[in-house]
Amino acid sequence: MAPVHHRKEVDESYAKEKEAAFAEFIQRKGLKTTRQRNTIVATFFRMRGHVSVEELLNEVKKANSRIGYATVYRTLHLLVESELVEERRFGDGLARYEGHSDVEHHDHMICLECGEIFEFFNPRLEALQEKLAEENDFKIFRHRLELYGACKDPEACANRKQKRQASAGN
Amino acid sequence: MAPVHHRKEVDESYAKEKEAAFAEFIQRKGLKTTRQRNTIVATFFRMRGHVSVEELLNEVKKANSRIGYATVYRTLHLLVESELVEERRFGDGLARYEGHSDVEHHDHMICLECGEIFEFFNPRLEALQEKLAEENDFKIFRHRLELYGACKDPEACANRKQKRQASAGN
DNA sequence: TGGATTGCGAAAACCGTTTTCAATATCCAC
DNA sequence: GTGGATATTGAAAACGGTTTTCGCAATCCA
Repeated sequence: MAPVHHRKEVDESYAKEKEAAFAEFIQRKGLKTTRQRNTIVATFFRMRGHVSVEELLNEVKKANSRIGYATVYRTLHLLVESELVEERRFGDGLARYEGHSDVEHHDHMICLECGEIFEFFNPRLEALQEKLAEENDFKIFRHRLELYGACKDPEACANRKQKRQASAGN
Repeated sequence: MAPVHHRKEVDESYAKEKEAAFAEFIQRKGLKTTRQRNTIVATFFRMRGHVSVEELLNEVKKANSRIGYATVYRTLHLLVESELVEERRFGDGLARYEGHSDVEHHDHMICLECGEIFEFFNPRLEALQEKLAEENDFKIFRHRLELYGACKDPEACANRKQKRQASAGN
């Protein structure tokens, strides 16, 4: 019932595991292993939260400044295809990418003040959706639930907001 | 508990009422009453469902072929600002506009086969969301719930799909 | 009815994303 | 290893939906 926040610490073993899984996917698809893809994937799995393309590119450029948008976009598509990553859109017009959490499925609460995105999961909510679909002769393949609002801890919220604004002027 | 479909018939009185409300809004804002805006608004409130800009423009052009995208976009923004219309995005990358239904708030089931968008509302669902937010010290301003899947009535679905494809080659 | 002001339409700009294309890197067969 | 077929890269152009610009037209208040 408690919210499932994204990982507090991104440990090496997690990133390594994901990198290996991606390498396996690349091989399975008969694609080539490249320096750029490795850099992008390694960078992605060492970031946390819901990463935008720009945020990722900024990080990636620290390792290899010659990598551009095109390759980042292409690699993200591969990550999504490999099912190691999910694409999300929260209505601000840009795609965000999320490495799978420990939980299979979850929904989101988005604070409009500090921009923080919280994850949560509740089985009753899922069951109720299924029930409603059933009643209307509808079969659910996937769903999306987003709660937009404000976190109630003003201190933490203000801190995050400040941090966000600082890193925006990058 | 039954789904709230959009109006089956768009009656004159409904459209007239909305047009009057828009006229009042325009006046209140000190804006000018124009032929084009009237045409667009009148057309919009005589269409049903979740209307895309292109669909609306197509209809509008039947009344006045000189009206272009810019004015339709601008008028839709005014409609949203007037709170007579809500903007929705269902992840196919284009905005859809919805005149308020009889129900204040509702969620959506979207059939990925025929494209039909059903509306529904369930108080238990709303209450559960509030409860979950509460538990996580979060205050909900608004939410979005979309169930993507398939309608279970294959005939109706096929009909709608065909109809949609026919009107696409417009 | 004049004239300040707002709105219009066409075209250009925008913005996030995708594609193109020539140059480069990968990797399998030898 | 090396060659060579093939995949990948990066820069720039294209894209698609939306917004803005700009010169002209319409509105509406005094």
